[in-house]
Amino acid sequence: MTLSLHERIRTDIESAILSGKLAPEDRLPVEHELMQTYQCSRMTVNKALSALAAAGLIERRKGAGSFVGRPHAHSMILDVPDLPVEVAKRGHVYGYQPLVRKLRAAARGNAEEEFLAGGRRLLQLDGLHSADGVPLAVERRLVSLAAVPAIADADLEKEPPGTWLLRHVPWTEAETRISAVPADAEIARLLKTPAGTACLLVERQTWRSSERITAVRQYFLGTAYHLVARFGSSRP
Amino acid sequence: MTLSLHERIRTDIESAILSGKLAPEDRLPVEHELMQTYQCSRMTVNKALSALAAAGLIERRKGAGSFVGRPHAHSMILDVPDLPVEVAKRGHVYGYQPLVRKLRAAARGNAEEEFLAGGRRLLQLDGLHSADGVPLAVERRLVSLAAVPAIADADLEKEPPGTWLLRHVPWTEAETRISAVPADAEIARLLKTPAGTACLLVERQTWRSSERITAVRQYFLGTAYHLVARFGSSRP
DNA sequence: CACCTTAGAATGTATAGACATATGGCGCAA
DNA sequence: TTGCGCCATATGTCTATACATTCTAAGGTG
Repeated sequence: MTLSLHERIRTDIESAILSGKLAPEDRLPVEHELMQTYQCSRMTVNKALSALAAAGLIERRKGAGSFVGRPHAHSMILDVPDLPVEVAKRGHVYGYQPLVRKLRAAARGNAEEEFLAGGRRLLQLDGLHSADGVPLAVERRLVSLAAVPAIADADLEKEPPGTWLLRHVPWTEAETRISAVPADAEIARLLKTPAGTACLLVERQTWRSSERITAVRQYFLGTAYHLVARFGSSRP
Repeated sequence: MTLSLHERIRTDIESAILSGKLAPEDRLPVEHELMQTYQCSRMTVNKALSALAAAGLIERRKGAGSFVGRPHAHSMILDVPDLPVEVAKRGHVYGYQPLVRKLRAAARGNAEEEFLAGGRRLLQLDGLHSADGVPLAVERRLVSLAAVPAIADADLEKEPPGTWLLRHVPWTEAETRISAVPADAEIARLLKTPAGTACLLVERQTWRSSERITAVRQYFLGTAYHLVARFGSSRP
C-alpha cells in the first residue's frame, strides 16, 4: 500500500506522537517547515495537520501554531453487538422466547413513557434471550407506535425485537446506560438464579432526530456476559 | 457562529442524512453539481465530502460517486472519564485513599501478569475512591515498571494512579471489559456494603504499541455509579 | 515598570487548474 | 448473444496563490 503524500506526513507525525517522541503540549513544526521537509505545497501539509486535528491528536491554534494534544481517555469505542450474532460468534445456539406482548398507553405520571409514546400507544415487548438453552438475559422493551407503526404486524416469535428494529428502522442517535443491579424476584426466576444475583443492566434509548423510537432494559446474568470497549488503532 | 462554506456544505448534507431525507445507499450529488449549487470551487466541496467520509457518514468510491453509508449500530462512544473529574462534575468532593503499594514480581503461572511485567517487576497499587467521603469504588492496579519506571518515584498519596498515568504516559490502545459481579468479603468491607452486593466491574488494560503499561480492576458500587455510551451527532 | 500599539507569524479558508486512477456503461466484434 | 475494450465520469491528489483572522512578541510611551 503506497501512501499518498499527505497520508505519509500524517502517519509520520502520528507515530512520533504515539511513540512519545513528541510529548503532549509540544509544539509541532510550523507548516512552512513541513513544506520544506517534504518538498510540497502548504495545502498538502495543511490537509495532513487538519486530519490529525479532526482526530483529536493535535490542537491547532490560529496565529500560534500546532500542538500535541493531551491523551484523551474519555471516549472509547463500545461494541454493542446484536445479541443473536454475538452468541453465535461464541459458538452457542441462540434462542429467544417472547414473554409479554402488550399494546398499552403510557403509564400515567411516567414522564419517560409519555414522552416515548408521543400521544399514541406503546408496544411493550418482554422476552428472554438464551444461549444453548441457558438463560442469558431478560429484556423489557417499549416501542413507540407513533414512530414505528409497522412493528404491530411484525413476526416477533423467533426474532428478538431488537434485531427486527435494527433491520427496519434507521436510528441516528442512541444512549446507553450501564450499571449493576441485584436481580429482583421475577428477573431471578426467569434467569434461574437466586434473587439478589449481580446483574449487568443495560438501558438504551434510541431516537431519530428528536423522535423517540424505543427504550429497552436488558438484565444480563453478571457472570455470563460482559461488554467490551476498545480504544486504539483498529477502526473498522 | 458563522460557518465557513465547507462547513455549511458539510452540515447541510449531514442533516439531510440524519433527518432521513437521504437514505442509506442513496447517491449524493456529484462534486460538480455541488460546485454549482454553492457557487464554489471543487476543493471546497471536496473538503466537505472528505470530512463526512472520515466521519463514516458517507462512502466515496473513486469513479463511481459518493453514497450515504449504512448506520453502524455496533459501535458507540463510551465515556470513560477520569474519576476525580467525573465526581467533581456531579458536585461532590472526590477523595482517594491508597491501600496497598507493593513492588513485586509477577505471580508465577499468571500469564497475564508475566506478560505485563515483561521480565521486570510490577508495582501493585490498590486504593479506594470516594465521593463526599462515601466509598465509591475499589481499585486494584498493576503497573509495569519496565514501561513506566518513573512511577516508582511518583507521589500517589492524594492523586489516584490512574490520573497520574493519564498525565504522564501516553497510551495508544486500551481495552475495557465491563461486567457485574457480587462483592467478595474484602470488597464489601471496603465499600461498606453487605457481601454479595452487585458491583459494576470495569477491567482495563492499556498499552503502547505492544508494550503493556497497566492493568486495572475497578469495583464500583452498583447502585452508585453507571457508565454512559452515546451514538449520535454530538461530537465534541 | 506597566500599558498600549503594531508588525510579523501562523493558521483558516478559498480559488483555478492539472494530472492520476478507479468505475461503469456503451458499442463493436466474434 | 456474449465478451472485450474504450471512454466519459467521478473521485484522489497536488500545486501555487491570495486574502482573512488570530495570536505573540517586540518596542515605544506615559
